[in-house]
Amino acid sequence: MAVTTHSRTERAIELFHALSDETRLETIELLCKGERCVCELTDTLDAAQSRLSFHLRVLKDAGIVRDRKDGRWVYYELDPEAFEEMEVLISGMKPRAPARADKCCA
Amino acid sequence: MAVTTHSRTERAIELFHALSDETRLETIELLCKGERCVCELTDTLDAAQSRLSFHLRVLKDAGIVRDRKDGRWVYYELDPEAFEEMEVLISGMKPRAPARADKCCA
DNA sequence: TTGACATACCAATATTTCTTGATATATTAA
DNA sequence: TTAATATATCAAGAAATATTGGTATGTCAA
Repeated sequence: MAVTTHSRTERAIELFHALSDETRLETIELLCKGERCVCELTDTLDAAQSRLSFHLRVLKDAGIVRDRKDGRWVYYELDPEAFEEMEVLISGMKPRAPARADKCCA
Repeated sequence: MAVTTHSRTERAIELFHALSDETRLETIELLCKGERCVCELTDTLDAAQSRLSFHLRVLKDAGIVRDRKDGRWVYYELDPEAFEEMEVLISGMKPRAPARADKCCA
């Protein structure tokens, strides 16, 4: 487990970047319904194995999914914490107070 | 106003991609406090003008900011709707029900 | 054991995104 | 007018990401 130090911005970049790809979003959509093994994801998404493996790693590095090995299968599932993190990040970005107040350059 | 048709996934990609860059996140952070003109953003972020202009366009195309021209200045502000959209998207991605239920490949 | 399967990872290439340095346009001030 | 300022856009190159095909490793079944 690589413990990397992240600023809040770096963390946001990592999370949102992980969400900005079609294969990864589709993967998340499938995992919404519960744990799935790589083979089922590959089938359902009709993605080459190495390609899916690459995307799963991006999701895993971002902490959006976690995996669990069982015999020859590896199961992936969503990590709810990551979604809470994203919610917090987004609330923090929302415009506060009256839009268009506080002009600059005037 | 280019009316492009987007699937929900395409829209998510557009929004999250817009959020996955340092300059753009910093821009959003500044705009949180209210409307700013490009010149102030360029100064504060210490970014080349054309570079910031590029990023503002990504944000604008994604609907995260809107602009308003006033004399020789252009003011940008956050569009709260986009943040609501993101919140909805993220809630929709959250794992439902018991994780680890509903195994496959078993 | 051996063979087949599930998966990760790697190197090469393709693709996308970002940066930089022009240049173009509109607006205002002198 | 003319010059200066604010901003957008474009083309070229640089950097980051994604895809593909191959190989390596572990596990199970025959």
